[in-house]
Amino acid sequence: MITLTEENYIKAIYHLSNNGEKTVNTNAIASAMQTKASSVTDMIKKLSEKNYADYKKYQGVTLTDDGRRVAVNIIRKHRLWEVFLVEKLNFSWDEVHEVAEHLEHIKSDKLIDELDAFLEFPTHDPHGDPIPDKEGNFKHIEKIVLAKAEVGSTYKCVGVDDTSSKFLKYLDSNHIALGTIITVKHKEPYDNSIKLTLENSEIVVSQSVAKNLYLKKI
Amino acid sequence: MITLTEENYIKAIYHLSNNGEKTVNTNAIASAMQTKASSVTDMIKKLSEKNYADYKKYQGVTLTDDGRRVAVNIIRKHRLWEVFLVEKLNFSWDEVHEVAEHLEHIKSDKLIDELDAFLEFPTHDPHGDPIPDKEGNFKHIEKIVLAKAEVGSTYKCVGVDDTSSKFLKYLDSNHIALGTIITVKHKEPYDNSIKLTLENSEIVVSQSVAKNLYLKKI
DNA sequence: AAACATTTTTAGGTTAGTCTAAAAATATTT
DNA sequence: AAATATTTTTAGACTAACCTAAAAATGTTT
Repeated sequence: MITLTEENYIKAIYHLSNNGEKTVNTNAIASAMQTKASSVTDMIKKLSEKNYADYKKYQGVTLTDDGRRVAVNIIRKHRLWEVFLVEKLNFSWDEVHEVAEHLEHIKSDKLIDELDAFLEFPTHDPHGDPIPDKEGNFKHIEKIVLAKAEVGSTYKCVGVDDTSSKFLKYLDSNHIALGTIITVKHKEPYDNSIKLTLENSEIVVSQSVAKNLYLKKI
Repeated sequence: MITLTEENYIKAIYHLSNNGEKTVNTNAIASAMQTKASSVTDMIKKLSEKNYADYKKYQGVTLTDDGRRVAVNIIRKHRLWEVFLVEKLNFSWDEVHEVAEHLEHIKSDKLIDELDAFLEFPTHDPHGDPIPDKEGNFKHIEKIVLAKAEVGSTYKCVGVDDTSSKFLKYLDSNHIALGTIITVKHKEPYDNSIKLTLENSEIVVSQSVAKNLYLKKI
């Protein structure tokens, strides 16, 4: 049996390791989990014993295949619930995260398979992040960050990096949502701000916005 | 803050006290919660300190208004999730309980209000039990138990007492569901079995079935 | 490479919820 | 009402997840 806390640590390690690629150090986990390094040491020892992680003292931690499987399954559940909340229960994309953090821990294969079907097998969540299928495979789409888009080209908005409520509300107020079509008009070298046109408006966004918005060429 | 375990104890006490009417003794809670009497004593002390329960040593426990409010809210969530599982996710009425036991603890007013609206404000769960509204009011329907129904009268099936998988599957296999119309044909004094006609069949049910099926005269 | 800074681990303690075993209170029988 | 049975509580321990403070290992300067 895996506890709720173990699941949350595994998820944190997965994200911090760039989906299981790099080793993660103790302090990084501590700050992600809002806890102390000593607590993290205790937990990674436990995860290691249970074979969810590989760990050598002072050398950081990586997930095992088992650990990665657990992480991907939680992410699948999290993102499916987010779709449900937005599409069926009128949540906005900045409201879903907290509730999905709890729903993701409900353990029932039937529940999640039926939810997946009910939502018609969505491939991406409300922030544009891919939803792994039952086998853990992600549907990857090639996307570029607005900061690196070409002047003169037209793109579709397909995702965000920063999912904070502040940023998402900023996008809402500027009528940018997933699927919005934008054309890059001008890059200002002075402050790296970018001028772009939307369906029927023209706006200028700062560099920090441009670094957090993902696009796909169309 | 209320913990998951506290919520489960409060719910158990609520049910055992006949919706908050009677005082409940320690052993009854212990067996409902599958734990030991000593653990129950610890917990009811805590619930008492937090003002969810009134407790005098050796005299059993009752819920306070606060405690009852908590219990009714959990029951509301439980039953709404049950409706969701059956109506939207193809669960059968004998499969919903376990998953709903977990979903009922998710804390989000918006979630549950929106779910309620999404389901079009159902008044009863898949077993015929009433769903309290936001203010905690139950929609009561007068129902009688099949064992006490009159020979010759026609009824609609509106609920079950026993919600065990075994009983519900028995009903399924005999084509009895909520809403099914039945007519009582004969009561056999020898073993208290009852002969009844359904839409297009005639069956005999035992006393134990007759004591667990609720009807409404039509 | 020695000195200093940082990171990580260990040691020992806390809390929530559980347990067993024994003691105390209440209930039932004779 | 005394004896016995049952129920409930107390006392003392356990585990998971956390903490602080100190020790140990690793990294970075100079």
